[in-house]
Amino acid sequence: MLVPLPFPGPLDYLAPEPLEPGELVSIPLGKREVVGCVWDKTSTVPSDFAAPPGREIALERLRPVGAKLDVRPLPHSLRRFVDWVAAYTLTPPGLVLAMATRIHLKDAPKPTLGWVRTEAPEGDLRMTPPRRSVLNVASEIPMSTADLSSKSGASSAVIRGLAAAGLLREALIPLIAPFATPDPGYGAPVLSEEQAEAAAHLCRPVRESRFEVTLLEGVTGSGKTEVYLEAVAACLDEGRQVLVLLPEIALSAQWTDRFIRRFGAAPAVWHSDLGQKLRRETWAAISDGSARVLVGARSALFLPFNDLGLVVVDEEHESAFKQEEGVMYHGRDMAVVRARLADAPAILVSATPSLETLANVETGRYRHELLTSRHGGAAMPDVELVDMRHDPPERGLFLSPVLCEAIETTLRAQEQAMLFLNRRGYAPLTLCRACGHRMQCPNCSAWLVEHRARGILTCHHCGHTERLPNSCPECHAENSLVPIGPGIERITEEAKMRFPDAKILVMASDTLGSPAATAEAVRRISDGEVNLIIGTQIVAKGWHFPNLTLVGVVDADLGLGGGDLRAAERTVQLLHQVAGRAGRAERPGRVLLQSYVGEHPVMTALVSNDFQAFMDQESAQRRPGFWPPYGRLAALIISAPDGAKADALAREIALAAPECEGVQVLGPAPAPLAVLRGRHRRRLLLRTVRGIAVQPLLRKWLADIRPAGGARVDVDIDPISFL
DNA sequence: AGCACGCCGACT
DNA sequence: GTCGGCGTGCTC
Repeated sequence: MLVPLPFPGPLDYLAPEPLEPGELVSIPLGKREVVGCVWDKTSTVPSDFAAPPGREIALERLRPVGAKLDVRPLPHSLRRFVDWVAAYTLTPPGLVLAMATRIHLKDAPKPTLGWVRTEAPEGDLRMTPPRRSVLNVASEIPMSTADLSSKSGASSAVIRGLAAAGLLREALIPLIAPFATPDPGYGAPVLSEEQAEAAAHLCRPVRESRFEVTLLEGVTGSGKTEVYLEAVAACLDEGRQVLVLLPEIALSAQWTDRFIRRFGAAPAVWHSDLGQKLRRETWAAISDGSARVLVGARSALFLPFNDLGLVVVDEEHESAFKQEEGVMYHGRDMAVVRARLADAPAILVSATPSLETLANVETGRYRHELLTSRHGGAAMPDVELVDMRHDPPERGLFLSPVLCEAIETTLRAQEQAMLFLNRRGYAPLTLCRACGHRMQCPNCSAWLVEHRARGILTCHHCGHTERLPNSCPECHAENSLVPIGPGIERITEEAKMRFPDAKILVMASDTLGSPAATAEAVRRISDGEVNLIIGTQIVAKGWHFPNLTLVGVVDADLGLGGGDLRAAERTVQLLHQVAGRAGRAERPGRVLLQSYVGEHPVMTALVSNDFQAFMDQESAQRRPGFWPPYGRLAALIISAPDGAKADALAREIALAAPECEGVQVLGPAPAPLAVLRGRHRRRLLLRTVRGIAVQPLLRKWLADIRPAGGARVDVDIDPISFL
């Protein structure tokens, strides 16, 4: 019996009656009741994960299971997936199971009885006005007595009478608002020859229920979505379910619109801030198969699909697919595993695929479909560099004369312009001019970011917030604190000054709280209510803004610092994605990159629109040192309430480090955010050549390590963020 | 994750 | 003398 708690493996219970694997039951644990899932007898949990032999509980001490929950058993493919993720990420399987059962299964409402209209003829029954009224209201959808009587104005006696006459029949009122069935024949698009060919290749493994991974690569605007929706259509046609993963929930509204246009019905949606009721309904509808297509965030991988026939990962290169807390898994990679365990094909979609995926294409593990032309004949935008060394903005400002002029021209032509800066707030650093003191977070090794609109300084890592002081907390000089560097608030201020007539819209994750607010902002842009958009990361997503012809990247160098393995790759992907917002309709797009390092390969790749060369170079840099994807990485994050404890534990772990061919341990070193939320962090990196299983190595390494005094070790397999 | 057990500081 | 802090350990 697996319980959603961090035990090393399943627990044993007495079952008064036989239970099937996957069944969910209420079970006693200590003083409380928890949900348990009947786990397979031949558990796929690796043997070094299960309890050692001889520690089994004596039969007479076993406690009996409680009542079965009124839900379907977790399907076999999900159970195997839970085991797989647990073993891969070195997480106790119960915590992985928790992601599949976290919905409040226990207090699920009981279905109640209602009335439906039967096929029976009215016969010689006296059709009084109240009776007629009830029959008019009743339908094949069950309604409760109270509902029926209030809608018809007749009393419950009338309903009882009609039931006795056989004209109404009792039926369970479904708890689930039924999910509409998408129609694969509705709104089928006309595909170009290139698109049609790619679609045909994507449909084949769907028809054959065969696991196969395909990278669907295509320039922004090449109609990738239309193409993979054909595979979705094929899967619907086969009567199986589809899972589509998006990196961010903000995208789900636009995706849903697109889906409705193609299939005439909405998909089920899954993300972390779904209301509890809808959450439960969606879970049940996936479980019983009535929801056929679900679009969601990575946590949707743990839904109990009973007949999964296709998995799609859109924007597969996005680092947002990586879960960085709790169970640390990469949504894209686990999606491939989920598909394999369900014998379903997977499609990874991107305009700028990750080096990981490209490497898999190169070795032949993944197939490759390439769309080379922009849909409807739109041209790729023209990307130009603004060399900030030769063409700097005025002192204290951040928009160069070239960029300002381009914005002027664009606005005058009644077109839309966008300024992109991947940094929230007013300024990333606040400094005392008198003594040089920097405003720092008390809990993290990070600067406090000024948010001028709210008059505060805040830490983007832990949420610590304080009022912006009038005097320096260090030297008490009055009005000496100055903002250093730009955030989008500051760019907005500058834009308002430069372009007083522009209708400005700011898009940032903290100003757009909900997907609905995001959808509204997108609508205002599409409808031309604004003409200058200023935004962070969020504007880079796959939006379609037909009248947007100019994109200005305020600081193209921003992502390059920090010593992150993937800094350059990520910057190229992000900036290419942003650039792709320009010129998606008939008017050509123009992109200006403000940079101080114009000769950097990232800038060269963006200007020449040659990503193959960039990726080749990136690959050549990583291959010799066995950096991913040509080797494997695991990070050990050691954290403790104080630095000394963290150092001591890090040293202890380093001393026990495995020594063998093809394995290298780097560190310990202070983790890049050496203090985070008041915890002092050190990091060790394990790097191995391909073909070495890092999990057994790590389990053995850490088996005898007993962190004490509030210290802990977190393992991050395939780390992607180096923060 | 809860929840109890347990071993050291400030209260009636 | 006790109340209670949360560090450590157990739950089939």
